[in-house]
Amino acid sequence: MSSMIYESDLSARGRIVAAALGLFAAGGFRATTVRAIAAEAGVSAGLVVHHFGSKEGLRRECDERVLRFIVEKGESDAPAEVLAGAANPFGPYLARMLYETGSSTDALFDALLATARDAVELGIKSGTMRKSDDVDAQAAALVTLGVAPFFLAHQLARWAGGDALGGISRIAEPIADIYARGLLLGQSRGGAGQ
Amino acid sequence: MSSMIYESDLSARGRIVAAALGLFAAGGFRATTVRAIAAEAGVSAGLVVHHFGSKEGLRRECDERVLRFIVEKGESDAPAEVLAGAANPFGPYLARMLYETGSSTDALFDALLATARDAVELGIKSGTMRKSDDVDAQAAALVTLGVAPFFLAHQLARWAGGDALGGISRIAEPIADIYARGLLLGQSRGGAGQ
DNA sequence: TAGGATACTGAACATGAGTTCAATGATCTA
DNA sequence: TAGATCATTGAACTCATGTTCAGTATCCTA
Repeated sequence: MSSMIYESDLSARGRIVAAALGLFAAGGFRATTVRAIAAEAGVSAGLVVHHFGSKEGLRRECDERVLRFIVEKGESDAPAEVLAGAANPFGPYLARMLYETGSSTDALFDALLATARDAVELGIKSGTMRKSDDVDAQAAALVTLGVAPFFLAHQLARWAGGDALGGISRIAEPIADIYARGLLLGQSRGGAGQ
Repeated sequence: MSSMIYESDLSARGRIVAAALGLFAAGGFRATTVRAIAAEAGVSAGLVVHHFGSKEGLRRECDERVLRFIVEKGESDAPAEVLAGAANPFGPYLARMLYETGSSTDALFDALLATARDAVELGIKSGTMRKSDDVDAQAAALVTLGVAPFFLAHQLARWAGGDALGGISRIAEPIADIYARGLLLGQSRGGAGQ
């Protein structure tokens, strides 16, 4: 639908990847048919499998493309920037793909985790982030909460009156507030579990 | 797989619902086949459609069952208890079903939202929760963050060394900490967006 | 007990979707 | 330019899966 992420036009192979990236993000891997991808890219279904071996192969290519984006960005930018930059264009894709398990997606999650861990360590060291007993767990929590809105994109869109981006941006403020100041008041430290 | 949620044994109809509840929670709606449900319940595939009309009908039944659980519990217990009680046995199911859009699932999300809103209002009134400009958005954020760990159950399980519950419980602590005290330090109020 | 409704099965049917394949067109190379 | 490699298509194949259906057993009711 309309403009696709990455590459402006390019070869048929490039168009297929772009179409897959968009359709996977919109509807998930399983729900997206090879024929739909082919149609979106303006090619035949046979060509898709010719280039990528199988639908799963195409998924691997897409995953690697997103992974490379994160890794390369991680070599130059600050971890927090990387996470924000990955969530921005690839948020829906990441949510869909991390949900529907697939071997190639594991690397994606690990990359996000590593980046988040860097961000947490840097944040603690520089004093902008609260110190934690379990840095790994904190990083995992960060990733989990970070992609959460994209999981519920459909429901949030309905809640916000049909606008997909509107729902996510509307809950962004209270979420940011929770990050900044917490949600619960009172001195009780225990009992908040579960 | 072993003991199922709700109803101990019961009729074939009850076993089908129990099996569906479990398999939908484990693998999602689309990925779960009618034959798998039938096998789990020890009946034929034909019986499933005989009782529920279609796979979609069975889903509706499951959704309504979970919805009823939440609503009924909401009439007696405190909202916060309801949310915790719903997340406990039905967390994986809710995550899967809210993700894969279906008309009957909309009611589920709305019920969660309403309950969360009650919880927020009560929390603010009783002084245990920070006041918010947009109570609805805060409720939506609460639901979103609440089910988030279940979306990533698979990845978190891998991260925690294969144990599904282990992963979720391990990030529960940093998440609870974020709720209690926030994550970010410093006086800057802006710039945390995105 | 007779009869109908309901529960239930196993096989068959229809369809959607991933994949294969032979054939054609395009492009590059010696 | 001739041959070869690659890109591309459209139809056909295969398989999984939701659904239908005719038939059988079980149970309730009058």
